[in-house]
Amino acid sequence: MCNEVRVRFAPSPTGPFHIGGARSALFNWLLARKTGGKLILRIEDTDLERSSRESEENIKAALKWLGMDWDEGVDVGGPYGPYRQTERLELYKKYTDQLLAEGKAYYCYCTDEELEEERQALVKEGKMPRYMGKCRDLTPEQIAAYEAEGRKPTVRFRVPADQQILVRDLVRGDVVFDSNGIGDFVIVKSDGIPTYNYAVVIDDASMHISHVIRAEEHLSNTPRQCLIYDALGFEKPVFGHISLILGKDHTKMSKRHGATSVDQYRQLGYLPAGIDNFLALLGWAPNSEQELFTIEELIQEFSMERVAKNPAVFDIDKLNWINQQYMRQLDAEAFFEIAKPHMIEAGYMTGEEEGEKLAWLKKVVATAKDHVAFGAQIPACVEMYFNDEFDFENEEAAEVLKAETVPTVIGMLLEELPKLEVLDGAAVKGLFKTIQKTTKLKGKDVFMPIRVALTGNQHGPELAEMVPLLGIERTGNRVKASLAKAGITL
RNA sequence: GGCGCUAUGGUCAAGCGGUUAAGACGUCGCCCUCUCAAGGCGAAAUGGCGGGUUCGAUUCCCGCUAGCGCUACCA
Repeated sequence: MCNEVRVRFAPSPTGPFHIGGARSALFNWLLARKTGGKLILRIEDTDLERSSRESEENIKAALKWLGMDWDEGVDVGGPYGPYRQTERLELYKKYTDQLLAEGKAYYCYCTDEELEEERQALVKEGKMPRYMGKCRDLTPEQIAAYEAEGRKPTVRFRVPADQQILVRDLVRGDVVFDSNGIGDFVIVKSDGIPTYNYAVVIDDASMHISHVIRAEEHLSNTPRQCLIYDALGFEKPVFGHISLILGKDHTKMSKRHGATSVDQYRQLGYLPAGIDNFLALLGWAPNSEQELFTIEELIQEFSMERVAKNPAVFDIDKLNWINQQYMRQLDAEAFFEIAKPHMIEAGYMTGEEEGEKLAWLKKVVATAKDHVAFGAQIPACVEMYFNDEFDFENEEAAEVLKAETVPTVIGMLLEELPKLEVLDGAAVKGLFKTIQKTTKLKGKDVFMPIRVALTGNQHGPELAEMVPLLGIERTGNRVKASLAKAGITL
């Protein structure tokens, strides 16, 4: 083949699309785009029990959402299809027959029970539990007997003894394995479906994959695959095993660590650009101090040479920070679209609004823009615009209203507010300044009582931003209600 | 148990024999400010442990330890 870079992403459609899978996909995609090569999307669905079309669709949707596309593979086709393993059974069979004929593989009639027994016995002796080759040299008579019993055989690969297997790995360097540590492994299950370690070789070879970039968990399986490459006379690709993504407790990411699937992050209102940026920085570092990268910049900067060997802990705080940077870059319209599903879920809008009401919602949502890391945080951030009935957050807040000067301040506010010609931030700010000047009070003594009376809280967005959005009437009502609750009379 | 990979601050990490050991997230402090957030400034690591090689090691080698992975008719 030529020197074209051909990489692949080959997920198993067996559940939610994991964030670690997304990172593998991203590295492959970046490498393909960087080099002008091709990315192939292949579906490894040989686990009939757990694979589902729904899961495959979910993976493809997630990849697209993250901004990744593929040049060959399911849906788009290509010269080396089909791209779903269950649709390539004939191809595998052809090679299996060849291996069988050459004596490089053999039928194994052992049952699960027999295998388990053998394993237990070995463990008891303190030996390595592995298949000892019981069916390696069955006579035709024995085979006939098993067949007569109705036993369905698996096909095992005959692992040669005393062989040093070299795996050339882009990120780990050369790794050597001893074939004596590998038992004859199953390449075709009793139902005729090939196993992962077998199908992956035939597929990668027949699809002319030049670089196999995948998660580190596959490194120990690679010598098995190399054996098959050799047995079939295939040329081996270059491997690149990228480290695993760990949870906060340094164990493999699982549900216990919070959201682990791409879809969950999408639903929480994270941005694809944020996820991509974060994932790229997990196990890869640029040759600069830059932290924020557009997808184009990632393509520009990416290189396998700068991929780290050590496993990386998934740090949600960093993801949040990165995503927040992208949230802030959004224009008002895009931000509102992100907010919408969460606002609807919170019951703050229906999605049917139009005209003035919609315009008001947009303004309200816009106030959250610089303050949230992801979409799901938006409702809590604008909660005070929707809840006129509130309690003081604590005793301290209630205490603020007991100050001597409060009636004067609030009184002035209630009197002057309706007189404003235009109700906007500048006007409200001006009014506050006037109150401050006439009462000769410190800013805090003016703002804090108003804030507490208006929201019940001592914290929150800028008052000058809130009042215009609340309007004169609601501002008045809320303030009066709070004073009454605190037992203050004007 | 065997084999393999990995090991720089809480986290992501730069560094590829001689550096004041970058930068970012997070944390803490200060400034700004009605508050929170944002923003600005600043603080905190002697490099898992023990040997070796070298004039000199975080950087190279070995051992130990730890974490993870593989050892499936799961991928």
